[in-house]
Amino acid sequence: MQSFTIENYLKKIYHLTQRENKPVQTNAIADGMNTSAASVTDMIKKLSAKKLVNYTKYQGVTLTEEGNKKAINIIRKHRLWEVFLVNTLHFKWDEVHEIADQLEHVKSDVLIDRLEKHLNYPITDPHGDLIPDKNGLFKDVNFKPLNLLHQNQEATIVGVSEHSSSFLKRLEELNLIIGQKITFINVVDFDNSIEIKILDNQINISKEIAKNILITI
Amino acid sequence: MQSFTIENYLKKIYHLTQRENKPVQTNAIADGMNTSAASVTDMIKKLSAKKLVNYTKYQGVTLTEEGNKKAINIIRKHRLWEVFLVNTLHFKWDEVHEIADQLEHVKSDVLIDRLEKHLNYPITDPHGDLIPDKNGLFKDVNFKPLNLLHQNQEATIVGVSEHSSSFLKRLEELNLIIGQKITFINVVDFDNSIEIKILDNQINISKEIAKNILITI
DNA sequence: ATATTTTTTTAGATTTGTCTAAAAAAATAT
DNA sequence: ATATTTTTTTAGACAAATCTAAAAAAATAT
Ligand SMILES: [Mn+2]
Ligand SMILES: [Mn+2]
Ligand SMILES: [Mn+2]
Ligand SMILES: [Mn+2]
Repeated sequence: MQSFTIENYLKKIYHLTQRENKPVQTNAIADGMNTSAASVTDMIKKLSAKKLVNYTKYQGVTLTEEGNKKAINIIRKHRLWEVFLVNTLHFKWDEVHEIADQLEHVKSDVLIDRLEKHLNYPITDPHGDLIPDKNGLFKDVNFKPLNLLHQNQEATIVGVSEHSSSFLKRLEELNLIIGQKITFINVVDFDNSIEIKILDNQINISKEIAKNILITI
Repeated sequence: MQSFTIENYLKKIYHLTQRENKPVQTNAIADGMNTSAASVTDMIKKLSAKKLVNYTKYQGVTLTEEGNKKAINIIRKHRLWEVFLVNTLHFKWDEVHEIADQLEHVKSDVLIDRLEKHLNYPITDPHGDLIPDKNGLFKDVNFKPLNLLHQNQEATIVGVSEHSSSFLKRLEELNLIIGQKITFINVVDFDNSIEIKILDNQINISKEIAKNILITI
């Protein structure tokens, strides 16, 4: 019963591991899950007993192969549902995350197969995040933050690394949406903001925004 | 947390009330939910405290207006998801119930609105069960069991009152699917089985089957 | 009217996931 | 090297949903 609590822990540990490649600390999980460190310790012990994480007291956790596989599968489901919500039900990209957080826990492999087929085997979700295949494999791509471009380099927006609704809405206002072509002009010394050309206009965006936009050249 | 336990109780009480129009007994719920009578008594008290059921000890329960509304909303969601699974993802009608039992608990009114629109405002689910509208109102229809037809009456299959996979699969084998036109021939005295004409063939079906097929004239 | 059977409720436990407060360990600063 | 701060764990409790066994009430049979 209630197996989606475990699923949410695995997902959180997975994402925290991606960011920094070392054992995830109890407090980091607690923060990310809006719960207490004590609760996390309790849960870690359960996950460890189920062989879903490697755990030694005071040393943080890493996912076992089994735990990793489970986490990736949930992420796969989450992202496919997001594609469904945007492509089939016409939600906007800033409206789908919370609903997908519920849908990702529905258990039925054949459902996900059919959904994937219906969506025509998408490679990325509405935010440009890669959708792992049935075996948990991610396609190899070359996405990097917009702020790492050089003068006069052209690039195409392919994703975002921040998913808050306010950020996504702001991007839409600026036409900084997936598929959009942009040209890097220069960095403004004073505040590190960035000038870019988009749809024949030159605009200025903060470094904060720039580094959360992923592009490919 | 875990509000779908409550939702499942409400749904079960709703369905049991439909069958016999009187307070639902503890044991009936326990049977239907595969749980113990003691657990049901516990839960009934909680539902009663939340004013979702009317309860007096030893007298069974009925849904309050609030409880009824909630139950109907879950049924609405269940049936819309079943339509989605059959129409959009091409599942067969005997494959969708268990998945819909999970999907029905996803919380998002706008999701259901969009789903309903995507499905083109269906009136019935894949089993011919009516889909209540947003206000919980059911369309008024005139469905009755096939076994109540008279000699030579023509009718169209519009639903089923039994949802087991084995029953649905059997119906499909016999071409007894929704939309199919049939003609009632006669009842066989010996075993109360029924002769019908379907697609220019005459076939015999048991009374058990006949009474679980809903038709309209 | 009494006895028997069936149904329902209570009593007391258990499991899951959570909490706060206190103790222990590890990391950091002086 | 010691003291201070931060992080993590333990101890003990709680709410939700479940269980079994026993008691109580209601229904049924004689
Ligand atoms: Mn998301
Ligand atoms: Mn996403
Ligand atoms: Mn169903
Ligand atoms: Mn149905």
